[in-house]
Amino acid sequence: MDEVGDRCLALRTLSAARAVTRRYDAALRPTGLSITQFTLLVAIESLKPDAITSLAEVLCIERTALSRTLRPLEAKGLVERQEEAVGRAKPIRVTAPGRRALAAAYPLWREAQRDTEARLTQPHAEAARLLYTLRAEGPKY
Amino acid sequence: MDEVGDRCLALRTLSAARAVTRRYDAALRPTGLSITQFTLLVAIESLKPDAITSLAEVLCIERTALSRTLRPLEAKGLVERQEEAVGRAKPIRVTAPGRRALAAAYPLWREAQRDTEARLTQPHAEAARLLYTLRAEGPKY
DNA sequence: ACGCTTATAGTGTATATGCACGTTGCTGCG
DNA sequence: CGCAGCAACGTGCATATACACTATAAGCGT
Repeated sequence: MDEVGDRCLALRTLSAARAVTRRYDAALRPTGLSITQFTLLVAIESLKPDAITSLAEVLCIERTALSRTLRPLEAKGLVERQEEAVGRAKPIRVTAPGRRALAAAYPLWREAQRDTEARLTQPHAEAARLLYTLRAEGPKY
Repeated sequence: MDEVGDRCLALRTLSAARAVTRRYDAALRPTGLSITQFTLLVAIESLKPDAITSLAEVLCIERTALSRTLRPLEAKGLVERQEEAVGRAKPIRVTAPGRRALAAAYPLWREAQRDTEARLTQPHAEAARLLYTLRAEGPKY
């Protein structure tokens, strides 16, 4: 079964994710944000999602997992859920402190990004394509 | 900061890992093993590690995290730690039931592997190289 | 023999993730 | 109108992951 260690794309992708996450997390440490939280903040600020469901689809994360991942950010007051909405859906927004945290973290993210891109032995576009392909959920993409 | 959503390798790698993991996990569901547990079993059976530390390095996982990830496998009796060893180090071994579980899961893994490879828009070797590069810890690799 | 250093492992605490399941508000159909 | 069904959300439970810290065993130098 050496095949598994050699070729398994889950093993390789997970290992890569662990290593990459650690590097970005280390870079962002001074800000108190994890890379997961940082990218989540960016996504919310950019998409201004009307429902957690749509955000989950974009990030390719299970909806209920996202619900919980948001909690530390809510607790820190960096995002807020808006109850007043159209019935069931609860829009999500980055707060003013959240935007300040983003601005503070951005330069550190750029450093980590530069360092990680520098490791690539192939063009960034190739890497992006591969990761996007792996990310795709089903035949619909 | 659209740059983050477009280029961040942590975001892309994590998203890919989530999607890929879900597919392999779904395929292995009948066996009661997650893909993480399956690949862990394979690695242990193949490496027969004398210490948890060496296994953690190979898998690019934090040692104390690995310690905990092993617990469900120990609880199910699929692996065992050997106390009698050379002092501090505790070798890890797959048990007979563990080997049976591996044999049962292998065909299901192969299906998931085939399906996932079929999604790749570039040669498997290219994908492997990229993921390996991202996985690398530091300059030593 | 005693203590310093190193190697090996585990715990406390927090976040991240997913599935099965339950809840609640709309919406349309009979 | 009333209920069936769907859409959106949360909880319970389990696993996965990391960092800071602690504990203990070996080995070594004096």
